[in-house]
Amino acid sequence: MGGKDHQPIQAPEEEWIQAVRKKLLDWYDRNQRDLPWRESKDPYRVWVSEIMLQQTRVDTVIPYYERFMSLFPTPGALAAAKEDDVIKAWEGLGYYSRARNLHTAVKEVVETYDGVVPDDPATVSRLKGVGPYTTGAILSIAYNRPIPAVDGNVFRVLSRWFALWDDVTRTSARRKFEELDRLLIPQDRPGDFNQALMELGALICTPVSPACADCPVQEECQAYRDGIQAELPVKTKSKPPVPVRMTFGWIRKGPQVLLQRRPSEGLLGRMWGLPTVETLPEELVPGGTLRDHWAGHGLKLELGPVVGELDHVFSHRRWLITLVQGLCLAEENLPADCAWVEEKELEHYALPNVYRKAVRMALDPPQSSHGFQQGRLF
DNA sequence: AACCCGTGGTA
DNA sequence: TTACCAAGGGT
Repeated sequence: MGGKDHQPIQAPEEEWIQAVRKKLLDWYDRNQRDLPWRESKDPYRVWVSEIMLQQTRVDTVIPYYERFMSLFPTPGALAAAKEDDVIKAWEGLGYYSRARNLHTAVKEVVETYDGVVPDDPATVSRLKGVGPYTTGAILSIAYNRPIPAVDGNVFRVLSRWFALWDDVTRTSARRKFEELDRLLIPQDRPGDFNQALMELGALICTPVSPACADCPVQEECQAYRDGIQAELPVKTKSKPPVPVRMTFGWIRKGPQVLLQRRPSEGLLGRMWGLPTVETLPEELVPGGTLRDHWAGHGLKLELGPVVGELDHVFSHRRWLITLVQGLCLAEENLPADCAWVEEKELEHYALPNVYRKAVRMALDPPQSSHGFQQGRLF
């Protein structure tokens, strides 16, 4: 179309830029939140916080960050840790490949860069799990380098300030917003400026009903002048998660419960969980056998009653889960990806929340579950 | 470019 | 209940 959504950035007047910088930084100095990762500018601490904050709320991250930093206070400590311990510290945060990539990248920093996070954007951006945003965040906050860090907040704030109609979900938008950020970012306080943009987006320039009355740069906001705050930023709607029927097994052998490691690729890859099959619950009637579903695993299982149902939504998939009890009748050889675990030992395994919820349900079954048969057979 | 990868809060 | 979304990155 060639509408104004693809117009090149028109550089603002230098005087205007100076004024906006001062207003935003003054506001940030007075209103920034007291967050644990702001206690120092240690590049490692900044790095860990930025990885945890990817697609994750500040309030959710805080307790994880505190725990993670006391477990792994330095790059050396994290590099020396076992992967299972790192994943355990990440348990419940989601997007578990973030933890594995961070672990891999920190080991590389320890081995290749003597434990010092490189002060160079090209080198940092090559580390696993560090993309364009995180590169800019680490370099600007920890090393005072004037490099853009465009996240969802910055997309929102800048699209409103300058009334930009670019679809921010498209790759081309990132380059444009980074160029704009580059024009605005001050040489003396680049890290504070980037954080101020994000803080403004988090506290004032919110996605829904922004607090324009309290905004330090209201006078400079084109969207506010035009009354179009609610229309920006433009984002392509994401597809709803695809529903999938799943069955979890709560399989007992005496005091033990069966756990299974998930396949290395795909959703919850390599995480521990209850034995899981993608199947219709009708095939798993009480008294039936699960042997067909775990054929070749050397286990002979008999199904018990349905414990209950769970509805768990991931970013692109939705599991409609039936939790069934089972009994191990015979075991020839335990599959390599399976383990018998005492109930009290379950807490030592890193289980994604969907499995934690199922374990909770198995240990404390609902009294009524949509008319399903209930009670513990075994 | 399109799709994949978790979870919890909120309207 | 659905829909959106929160300091994104990998493939």
